[in-house]
Amino acid sequence: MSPPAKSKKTAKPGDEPGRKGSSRPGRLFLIDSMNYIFRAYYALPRLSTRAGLATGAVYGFHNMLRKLLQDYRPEYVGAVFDLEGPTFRHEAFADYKANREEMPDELASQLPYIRQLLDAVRVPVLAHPGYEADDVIGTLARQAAARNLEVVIITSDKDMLQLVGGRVSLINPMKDDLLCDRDKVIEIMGVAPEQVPDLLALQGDAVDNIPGAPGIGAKGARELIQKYGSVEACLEHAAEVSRKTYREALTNHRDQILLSKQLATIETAVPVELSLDAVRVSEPDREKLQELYQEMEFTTLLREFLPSAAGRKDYQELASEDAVREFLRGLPTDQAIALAVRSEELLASNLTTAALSTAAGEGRSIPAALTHMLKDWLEDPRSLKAVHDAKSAHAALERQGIHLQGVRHDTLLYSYLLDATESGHELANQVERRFGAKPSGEIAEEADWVGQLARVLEPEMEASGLRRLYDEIELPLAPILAEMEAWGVKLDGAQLRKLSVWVEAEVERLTGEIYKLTGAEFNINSPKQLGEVLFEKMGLPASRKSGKSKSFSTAVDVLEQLSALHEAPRRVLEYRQLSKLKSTYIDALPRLLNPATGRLHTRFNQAGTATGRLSSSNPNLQNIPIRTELGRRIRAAFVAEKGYLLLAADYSQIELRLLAHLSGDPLLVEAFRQGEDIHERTAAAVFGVPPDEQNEDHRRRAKAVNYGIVYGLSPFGLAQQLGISQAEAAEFIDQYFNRYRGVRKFIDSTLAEVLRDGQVRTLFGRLRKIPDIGSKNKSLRQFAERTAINTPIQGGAADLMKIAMIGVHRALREQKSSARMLLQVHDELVLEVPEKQVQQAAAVLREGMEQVYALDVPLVANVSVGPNWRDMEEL
DNA sequence: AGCGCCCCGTAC
DNA sequence: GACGTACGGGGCGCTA
Repeated sequence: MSPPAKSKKTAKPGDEPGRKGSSRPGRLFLIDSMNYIFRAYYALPRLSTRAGLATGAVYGFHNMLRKLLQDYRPEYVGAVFDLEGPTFRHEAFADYKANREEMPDELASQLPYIRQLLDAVRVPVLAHPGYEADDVIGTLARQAAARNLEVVIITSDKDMLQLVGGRVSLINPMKDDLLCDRDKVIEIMGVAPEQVPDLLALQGDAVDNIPGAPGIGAKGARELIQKYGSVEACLEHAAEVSRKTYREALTNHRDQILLSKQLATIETAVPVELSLDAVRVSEPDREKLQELYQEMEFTTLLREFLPSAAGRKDYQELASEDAVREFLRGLPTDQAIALAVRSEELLASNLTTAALSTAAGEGRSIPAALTHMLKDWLEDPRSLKAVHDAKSAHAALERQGIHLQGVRHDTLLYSYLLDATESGHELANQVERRFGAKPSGEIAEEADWVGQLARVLEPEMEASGLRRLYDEIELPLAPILAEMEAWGVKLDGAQLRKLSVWVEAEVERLTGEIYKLTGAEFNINSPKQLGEVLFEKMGLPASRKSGKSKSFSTAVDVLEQLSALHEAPRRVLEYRQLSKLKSTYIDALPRLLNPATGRLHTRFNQAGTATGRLSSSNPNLQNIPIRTELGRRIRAAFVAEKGYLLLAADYSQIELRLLAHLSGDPLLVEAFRQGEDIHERTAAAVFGVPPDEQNEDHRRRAKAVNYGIVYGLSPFGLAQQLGISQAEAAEFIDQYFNRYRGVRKFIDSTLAEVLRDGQVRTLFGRLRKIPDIGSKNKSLRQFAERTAINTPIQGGAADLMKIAMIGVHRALREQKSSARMLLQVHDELVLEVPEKQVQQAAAVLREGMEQVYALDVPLVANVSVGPNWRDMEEL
């Protein structure tokens, strides 16, 4: 089902390091040393010896170097430095780097020790007078690439992205630690590597004091370079640039921009010669290393030199096929084995490392090249496993063509089910909380912790009555979510890019109008500035202040009120709508496209919400617009693959149906059983108007009341929502409870239960702690009451949907359907189906959702089909 | 520069 | 303060 596993033929860490010359040229890592040292110095907490000697930067540099060497096992490494004194850039521009602060003494004093460290680990220092580290790196990278070496530059400096491409890639050790190739540069910067100097020439760089073009920031620079390709082309076409500030910046600062480009361009013809012998990785000088550790008082590191302390922890790598085979033979079959899986992109191939633990304090890691030996065991449903995050484990192994089975414990889901309101279910957090330890990041240790956590959490989960929820809903859902993420959804990026141009023009137009109407030029995106202009400068009436009375509210409802008094607020609302949709969707979504597949891969978080819903991020595909025309145009960019159609089904009023079921309210139940329009029914009940005499407004208000109940409404809230007085709202609510007596009883009994237990449960036993229910703080208590009412309903609906997903997925597989599930949006499922299988899949979907569980009222799913997510026709 | 917070707006 | 659940963008102040 998932994309084909990539070839594993690429060189992997640990491949016979001593080989000479011929077959594979190997990899050269070039470290931008001062860049890293500065970052480490600021990012790490102050560390010092007892005598007060600062050591933080040395420690940081040491760990980075060690991790790099361990993770990637490069054949060649060099640490590149700047030398004292002016460079050719200073000759071109006297102010070059004039902004740069003096190096703090605490950092300067550490440099000799970093040299000492490099000497001890036998990594050579590379530098050349009159040139900066960037230039030396650029030059050596070019030379190495010409000799067929893979080059990896270690830096967080954006300038260096210009060197990426071909055999040259880059790692930012402070950030994701992931390899950055040409595509990634385009993703991050919005321009190709070779255009990076052009980008910086416009945008400038405060750190290096590259002046850039005044008035053009990161965003403007990106747009201009994307449009014209280079600085020179921008200058040539300066006159036709629409935005005034940009146009003027380009025409008035021509020389400065050209100089900036010169400064931002890395020199790749420094007179240095790469010597492979000099940079070849070799074993560290342990004596010198120990000496340094002692001087720096790195006690944990020093311990590695001592004979292993009492053997409390036993982590080892199974480095040979024989070792793995023997270990697998000896695996116990009467217990779940803890498993940690890690997957990373390395030089365009995918490496999956695994580790197993059978007992506390023990762990065996299996290098990526041998992971395939675990296939049979991993795919055996009788071999039970404990993992942390089954979804990720499935995803990682699927990439290697391994279909994980037999997962018994998932410590992420255990933790989530035990307390959904708590954040930080990640392994490290749990280990910290439960065992007061800090995982080092070693994979064998991770497997160990997973095992230990599973042993602690499983009984707790059992005791809390969560077993069935876990077994029948959460655990089976995990691999389905992994699959949905892997498939992704196709997005027509070109369509959005076109839309962007149009919206951009509209935003520009509105900006001008607002400036004119308000008589001020300001940042409309800043609520603070907007508030000042509307309420202080123009003197419009401010209705309320938001937050802690720090600034005026400029929220929709406020601006709507003001629209009656002045034209400007209306324009601001239009501006808001457009720029919101532009920045959040139109411009953001195409950036997240996988260039290889043209598809968007969201991440479904299964352990994120307080109620049991899923959430979606990177991008969030659960809040794609639908209400406005422009919003629907965005939706139309979500398309089906050629030969396929999108098939969607959404539950009709699932939360209100669940409310009917839970409360047993006869009126509500009967209404749903008769298939009546529930909002009409409520309008009749609350306003006393029979259905055939109701207008749209009756229905709208009734709908607000119906949903308000689900949210634990108050007179204030309803009044706010409907723009009526609190007295009227209170009257509606009274009427509602007067007619729907069962609902009142349900709310009362739920609150009583919460008060007694300090928690609520959904229909399927999902639990949410409500600690504030007994609070003396009124607003805290009221909030607790509202969540107590809402959670069984919202959470119950989430449970139903999850069960339906599992059922639909199973049924599709049993019918050998090629339909695939793409998205879940709380009460909606979206599938992608071959045209010819639509009818069959539609039946499965409808059946699966409607018959998911027998409530006292029917569940109804509306099924529709179409070429994109906007143009869907009901089936 | 990076982070966290706020305000605001999108979805269900 | 004032109806539930999410995620994310831009602004902005803080901090290292």
